[in-house]
Order: sequence, then C-alpha cells, then structure tokens
Amino acid sequence: MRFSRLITKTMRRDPAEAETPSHRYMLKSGMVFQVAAGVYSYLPLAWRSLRKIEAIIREEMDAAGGQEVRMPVLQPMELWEESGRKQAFGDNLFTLNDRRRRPMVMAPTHEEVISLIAKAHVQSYRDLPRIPYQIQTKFRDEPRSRGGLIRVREFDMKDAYSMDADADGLDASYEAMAQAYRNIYRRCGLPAVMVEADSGAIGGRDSHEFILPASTGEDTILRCGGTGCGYAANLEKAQGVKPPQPVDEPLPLKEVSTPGVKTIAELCEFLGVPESRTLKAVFYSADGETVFVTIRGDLEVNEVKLTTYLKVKELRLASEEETEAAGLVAGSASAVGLKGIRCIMDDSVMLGSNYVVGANKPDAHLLNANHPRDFHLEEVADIALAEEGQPCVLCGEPLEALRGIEVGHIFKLGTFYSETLGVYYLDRKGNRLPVIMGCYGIGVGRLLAAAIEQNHDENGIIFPAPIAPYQVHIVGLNLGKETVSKEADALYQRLWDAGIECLYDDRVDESAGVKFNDADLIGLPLRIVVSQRSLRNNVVEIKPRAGEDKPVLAPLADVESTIHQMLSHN
RNA sequence: CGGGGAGUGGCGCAGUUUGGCAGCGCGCUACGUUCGGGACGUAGAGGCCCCGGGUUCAAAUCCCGGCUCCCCGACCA
Repeated sequence: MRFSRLITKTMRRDPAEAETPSHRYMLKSGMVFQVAAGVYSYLPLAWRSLRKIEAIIREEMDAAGGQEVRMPVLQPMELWEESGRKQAFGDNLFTLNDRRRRPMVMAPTHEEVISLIAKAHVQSYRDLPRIPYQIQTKFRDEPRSRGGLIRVREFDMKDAYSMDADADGLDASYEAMAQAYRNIYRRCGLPAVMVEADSGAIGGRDSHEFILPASTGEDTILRCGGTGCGYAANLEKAQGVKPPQPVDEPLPLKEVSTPGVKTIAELCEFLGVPESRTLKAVFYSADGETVFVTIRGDLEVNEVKLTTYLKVKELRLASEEETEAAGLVAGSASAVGLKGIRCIMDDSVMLGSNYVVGANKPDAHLLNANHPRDFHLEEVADIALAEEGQPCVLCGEPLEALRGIEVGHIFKLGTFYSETLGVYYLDRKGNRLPVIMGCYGIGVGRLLAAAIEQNHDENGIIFPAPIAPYQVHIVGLNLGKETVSKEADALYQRLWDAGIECLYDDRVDESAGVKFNDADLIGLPLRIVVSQRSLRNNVVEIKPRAGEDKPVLAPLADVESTIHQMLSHN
C-alpha cells in the first residue's frame, strides 16, 4: 500500500477522548473511526490486522477439529424466550421489530441457534462430537462501552460450540479448545494467561479465561508466584489460604457498650483488637430476598462467589429499608441470636475464636462469640475475596496480583441448552440423552486492542509481527529526486513480489521527521529507509520498531534476505 | 442506572464569568524556498458555535428542555 493512497491519515495531536493507549493510538494512526459509543469502523490498517488474527484463529480451530459455519445475526425473539435468555440478557439485548411487528434479536451469541442446528442434525452418538465455530459480528448493548475496542457494542467474535455424548467427551473437546487458544495467543505473539474463572449463572463445571496482562485491563487475576504449580484464577474465583488465627479456649460471652461504633475499623480502634478478631456482617438483596452474610473482619466478601453460591441472578447490597425490614441493626449485627433470615458464613470464621461481634442492638457488641457455641450456621462456604500475598492453595507460595484484559473465555456448559431446547441423541444402548455442550469465545477486536495495550511505547504501537498490518514500512526520503523515487518504487514492487507486505511512505512533500513519526506511530515490525544518502552507498537502512538497535545497512541486492532474517529474529 | 467532565471549521483548543463582527495553532489549496526526527514565506478556502424553545434591539455566551460523547462504578469477548 502506498501511504499517499491510503484513505486514512494519521493525526498529529492526540485525540481528546482517548485515554487508554490502544484507543489513542488506533485513532491517531487512523486504524479505526468511531461512529457511535462502542461502534467503530475498521479502516485498512486495523482491518488487515484483524484479518491476520482471524486467519490464525481459523487455522487453529480447524486443526483442533472445528468446522466453520455462519449463523444469522438476526434471530426471532421467540427463540430467546424459549431459552430464558431474553430475561438473562435483559437490556443488553439489541432488539428490533420486523415489518410485521415480530420481535427480533440482534444476536449477542449463538447457543440458541447452534442448538437448533444440532437438534436437526444430531440424533445418534455417532453424530458426536462436533465443534462448529464462526467468526462473526455480535451485538450487545453494553451499559458502558469503554477504551476504544476494549469494550464495544458491536464486535467480531470467534464463537465455537462443542457437542459431546458424555463428560469425557466434553473434557476432551474442552482441552482441545484450550490448547487451540494457547496456540492462537502464542502465534499472535501475545502471552495470555489461562486462569480459572467464574462460570456464571448458567453454570457448568469448568470455565477458564485467557487474560493478557496489561495495566489498563478490567480484570484482576491472582496467580501463584512460585515456579511449579501454575495456579492462576480470576479474582472473582480465586482462592487463597486465609490467615489462620489462634483458636483459644472459649471465654464467656459478654456484652459491652460501644456508643457510636459502626465500622470494623472503629470497633478495632475502640476495643483495641485486631480485625481478624472481629466478625463483619454484610446484608445483601439476592433476587429480592434479604440475606445475612458474615465473614472475618480482616477479609472482604467476594460478591461473585456469593452470587454463584446462592445461585441467584441479581445480588446487591441491601438498602436501608430492606435492612430495617429484616430486623437487622446496621453497625451492630451478628449471627448471635439472629432468626428469620437466611444466613451465610464464610469458612474463615472457623479459623479463629473469641470474636467481637454485633449485639444486634444499637451501640453494643459482644465479646468472645464462638462458633458453634453462640451461633450455629448451616450455610458455610468460601465467599471471601482472595488477596495478593496469601499463600497459594496448591503449593503455599504467595499469590501475586496482575491486571489484564480478558481476550478469551471457555465454558463447559453442560446440558442446559440441550435440555431447554431439546437437543437429544441416542446412545449405544438406545437411551435418549441430552447432548453435552461447551462454548468458546475470542473477541477479535479486543484481542487487537489488547495487543496494542501490551505492545506500545510513547511514540506509538509496536506490532507483534504475526498480526501487523504489514511487515515492513518503507520510508522514502528525498523523493523529489527522480533517482531516489525510482529506486524506492522499484524496491517496494520488488518486496511485494517477494511476498513481503509493505506500507510505502511515498509522500513527496512530507519531511523526514513527519514520516519517521508516522512510522513509529503505526509500528510495523521493520522500517526501511530509502534515501539519497543511503543509495549513494547502494544500501538501505533497516531498523526494527522494537528495541534500541541501530539500523542495519543492507546492500540493495540483499534486502529480502535481510528482512527475512530480521523478522525471524523477533 | 448512579457520580464526574465535555460538545465551537478535518484535528487540538480559546472565547461563555461580564450578551455586541466567530478566533488561535495544526491540517487543507496555490506558488516559491527547504529536504534524515513533526521546515519557512506569501496568498487563500473552510463554521447549523450539538439540537429545540425562550429572554433580548442583539445569544456561542443568559434561562428551560432534550441529545450525543468521554471518564469512574454494577456487566462481558
């Protein structure tokens, strides 16, 4: 591509609305153009890069036993009512009516349709396993789009669905997909980390996310800082070893006056006890029911874990009205003597004794509360937020925290859709059984954005070669001189003939500085400078975008081989 | 949806407090000079000041209503 013919231009100044680096550089380099909140046009540079990512995905999906299909974006609302996901998606669902006023959905994902297809085509265990996939535009009316392509409302996703006869089959398909994902990220030059993830409301046993480390990421993961065990999980799901506390002989329960004391911090200050010697009480509204949750004072409630444990759709902190209606005394509540409300206790409470707890009346607390002597709770679960520095549950090494961007997510769905939508097969013995499904997603545009988040400097993008729009940026200087422009044009043609993708800055009137800055901004792996000065010695300068290496002076005749050598080095 | 910020030539902004010719820098066009890290001169083109209403002799500016975008929180690839 000749720079002078490109439909886009680079911007000299930073676009005002972009704060995250990938957003800023994609706008500045002319890769994308925003049309509405969370809706973008992909312009030539971005589109070439996206197509490279897609090509890698296709190869790996095909190699892992996938087969590409194409399902419709436009789908009847009926189908979403049948699966119950009209409700589940709620306002996130883009909807419209057709000319006969029939409600339609712009699909956010394709479990429903793939189930219909499976229902029509899978009748026997002989028809399994199958892994159809597609790369297609999805529509989700996100409450808030952000960060350029990081989170948008219209986006391209590779979505795959596995269909198996039994749990072993699902495990095999799942592992094949996981391996395909590892290959995809590796080939894109991106060190994504596979972490355990919350599987969400619909459930299924396993779920993993692929997180690309980046400081601007929306997700936090905890991973084992040790070398051997490899434990890594999204903070929403992560476990750590909770600091054990002394389990002393139970002392007699005793009420103390604590005027004005509401928070754990105030309580510890007032009584001179450590947080781990107190129990915190938190009240939630879970699908409308007010529930009481208690956890050791030095730990925080993980609302995702709690949501999953309760198997509810909506969890939020209870309002003052709800708290009062349930007879709870905010600031002085505890499980001691509490009746008529569902209570959940974090298992950390077991690791300690003689707690300070609320007295369930204003301005009073109890000393030396012990489980189960003073309160006996049936529902005990791990609902605590794991923390950096806690020992790994597998090997005991301290956990480390890492921010990152979710660039893929895989789920073992189980039989939810098969049973809801009627996808059954006959096994060897003639039993009618639901097909076991898994689903596997990669956000293609987000992967590009994440790649830039992770690979940039103050001057612009530093593209990993496999997903760069072009491999080489030819910068022609002194192109006003016919001798130079002829050589540069010829080299450009030669490299394309040799299969090397080039962006050729053939602008005659731009200064060298402008061209260098644009090359840095766009960030192709290699920059070749063709100038009067270099041609005098029959060489061109080749310089990698990454690193501080000095340019290589390559004789004109050896340019192709030098490029190949330098690209394979990266 | 809650909280914060912003809408003025293609881009970045000033002007709004105190109403009075719509400005600056970059970019763009033409000509000339320059030519290895965002050159210079001269002459130009380009605006629904987000939209609708109101106040006023007069509104980018004041009042009322609405829309859009960005950022922070609840969701997700």
